[in-house]
Amino acid sequence: MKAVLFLALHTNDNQKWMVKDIYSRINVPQSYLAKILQELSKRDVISSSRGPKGGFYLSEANFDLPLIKIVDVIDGKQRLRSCMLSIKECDSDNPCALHDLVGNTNSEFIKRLEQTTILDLISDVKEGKSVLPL
Amino acid sequence: MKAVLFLALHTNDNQKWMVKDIYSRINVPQSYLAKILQELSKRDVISSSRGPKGGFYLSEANFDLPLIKIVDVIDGKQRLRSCMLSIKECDSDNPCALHDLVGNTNSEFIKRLEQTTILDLISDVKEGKSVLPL
DNA sequence: TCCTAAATCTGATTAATATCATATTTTAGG
DNA sequence: CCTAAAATATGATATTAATCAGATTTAGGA
Repeated sequence: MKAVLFLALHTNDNQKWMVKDIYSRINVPQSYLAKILQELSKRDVISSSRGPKGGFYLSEANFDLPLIKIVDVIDGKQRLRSCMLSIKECDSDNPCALHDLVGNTNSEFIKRLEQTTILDLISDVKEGKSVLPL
Repeated sequence: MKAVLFLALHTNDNQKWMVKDIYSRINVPQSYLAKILQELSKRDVISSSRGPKGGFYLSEANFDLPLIKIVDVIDGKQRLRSCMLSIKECDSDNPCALHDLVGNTNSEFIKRLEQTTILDLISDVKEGKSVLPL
């Protein structure tokens, strides 16, 4: 998430970012960042190009992706969506003891991740409404 | 959480529960359950007595504990309460890019964990409003 | 008082995740 | 077409969390 937001904030038409120039700026270990970015790239959350002048960046399409996409790619779709007591048959018809307590607030959270795009977030940052890492 | 809810539902004045009689009923590995219950007991979330006729159970006081206590003991207080981007200075005055998106829904979640007691949850179960494990 | 059944304590093992290292592929530029 | 710079792929190591095993303490009952 930090890496994507970093790219969102610093990508421009003629600049791509290499792992070695990002990791220290967002306090993430270099090798771990590399693996994460490669995964995100493979799953089309971010973009990349190889070779000299290459690096990671966000395409127009990437900017419009909802944040949930990042979460789903990194953590898997079930992480946010499965029963907190890991009960298989848990749903609104057959709610576990925690279903309602967790459910409302959790689905609200998911909804926000679905409705908010990367672009939305960095717009806030650029308008000074929020701040980013380091 | 599953174990505590199990105890809440099955504790009565003259019955205590041993690890070996619980673990298979809630689908949790025996050794792991033992360690968890011991930790919960040490931190006064649940009660226990040693020796023959001993076991784990909930005292009156335990029943009135808010769910947040379980989470805090097992996961540590920071787990639910620290910045999602792990930014040290992140707060409402200096919000990170995700602060508002996460914050509202997260503090609502925490509030519910603080306001709901173990007793509340199992009352629902006993009234048939929700179901429990297996 | 002794035996046994239980939790407790401690350290070891296993599994999962994070991190590292390095060889391979791709591509811009000479 | 060659070279160097970048991502990519793959496997190894390190760290953390989950699980196991066994020795120790406590308490009930004969």
